[in-house]
Amino acid sequence: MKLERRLAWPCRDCTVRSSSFCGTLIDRSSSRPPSAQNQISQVFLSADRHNVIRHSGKKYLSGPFVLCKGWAYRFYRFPDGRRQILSVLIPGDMFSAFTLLDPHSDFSVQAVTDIKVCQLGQDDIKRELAAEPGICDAFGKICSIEIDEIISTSIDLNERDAVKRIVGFVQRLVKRLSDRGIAIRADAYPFPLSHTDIADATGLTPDDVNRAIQNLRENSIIDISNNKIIIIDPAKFEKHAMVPARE
Amino acid sequence: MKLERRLAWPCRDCTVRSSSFCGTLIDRSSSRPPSAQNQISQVFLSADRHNVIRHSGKKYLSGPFVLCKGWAYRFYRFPDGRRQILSVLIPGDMFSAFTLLDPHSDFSVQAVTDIKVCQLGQDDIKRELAAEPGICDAFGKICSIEIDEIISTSIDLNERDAVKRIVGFVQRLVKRLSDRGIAIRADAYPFPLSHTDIADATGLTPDDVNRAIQNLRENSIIDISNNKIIIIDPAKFEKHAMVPARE
DNA sequence: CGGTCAATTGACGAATCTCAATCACCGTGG
DNA sequence: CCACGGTGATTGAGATTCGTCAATTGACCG
Repeated sequence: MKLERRLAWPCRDCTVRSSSFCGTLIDRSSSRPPSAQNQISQVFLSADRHNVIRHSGKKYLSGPFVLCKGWAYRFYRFPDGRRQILSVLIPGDMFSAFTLLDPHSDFSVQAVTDIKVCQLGQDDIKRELAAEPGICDAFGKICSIEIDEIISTSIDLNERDAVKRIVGFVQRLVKRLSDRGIAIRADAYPFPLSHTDIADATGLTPDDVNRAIQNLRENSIIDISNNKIIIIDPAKFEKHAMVPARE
Repeated sequence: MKLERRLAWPCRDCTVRSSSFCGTLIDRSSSRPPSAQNQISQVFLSADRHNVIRHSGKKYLSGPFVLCKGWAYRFYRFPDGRRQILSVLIPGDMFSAFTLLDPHSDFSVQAVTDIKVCQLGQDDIKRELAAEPGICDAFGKICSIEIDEIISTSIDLNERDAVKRIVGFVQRLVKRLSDRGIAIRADAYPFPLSHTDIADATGLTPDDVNRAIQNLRENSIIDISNNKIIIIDPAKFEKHAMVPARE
């Protein structure tokens, strides 16, 4: 992994600055008079697609990171070789917010595309959290999104039907892309994940992911191919969701 | 649900006081000179077994709670009537720690046995978190345990084998019981969950839970019956775990 | 002594996994 | 420029596991 120790590099031109936690962090703390006291230390790194940039159990890259550019995912690997993808990371995502609550949190991270990441100073963030209530609220929000993602994944895995698992997974991902302004058109988004990736996230086999995606394509709901997803029928797509009912 | 608004009631004799977050909270804040400034407001409530004491989507019982006595679980209900149990609550558990980070977090809670719960003042806890670093660390720890539980559940649901799902679920539960000193003997713990409860937590049918439990009993690994669990062969029990490997 | 609920069991069908083979694409090296 | 090798997508057939359904049993309660 290449290391580029530049202090104020790409944030100026960051496309997700306004919609990510790290944007809030940087903009808030720079709204006060700059001093040594409110700098957030940043180290920028880049990695090629398919590289594992963080291995669970190894501490050489600790602390909170932000994905600046490209796609990646957090995952666990099992003794038998299978993986469980915990969350797909898109530009602006922190991995993981919980690192701040629990320094021992443990997972691997692999690049899907070529990526650029930024390591943030853990103590600097904690200082800002204590000093700025607005940042504290923003932190609570990204924690809540992360928990929601895990719980929803849990619920999807419980849901037996392969097609619905994939629809749920894709829906949450598309919503996050949309919230962060990452889109090709109103109904089309980048989608660099392979069938194997989707399989590891949904607990299916790549074979079945393929069959389910074809099913969705034949039924004119969504089309995932050529590194992008097209929402053919938004109404049908929404309806396929498995939402918990109010008790 | 009956309401018993007594201020310093059962905490004096609480059996899990030393091993729970709320014990830490109460003991820490009372180590300072008592004043109106560092009281934690408490409201005690009791409910009968099988009662739903909190409905997702309804706000009449908001804020963080602690389960003082008995068993319960947090869950979602689906439109088709099935439930997903998010976590089993045992005495000393807070539901949920994340309520503090995300006031909109939303779930239902149902009593398994007759229970007693305690509603804590949200603002009081936040005040203590800011004032006492020790409490802040303890809070990070229970958050981390809660996240771990959700992630492990997710991983178990990905695991296709019914027996292993149940072993994973039971293992984590037994570890939490053990950590909190809730045991009948060294190898036996209370276990008031029905097969249906286990099914809703593991994503199986009650039928299959039954078959899996019998399998485990016939293989002399664990025996779940009569509201208790006996670890027949701790070594075999441990080995059945599905632990993520180090990458 | 009915009535309800949970546990149990068996038979059957449906969904998914496994395995194997083929195809399509892409970057590499000759 | 093209053959080659690797990866991912695709497809088919068969095995396995789990869910569904129906019926029985046993425990507990009023």
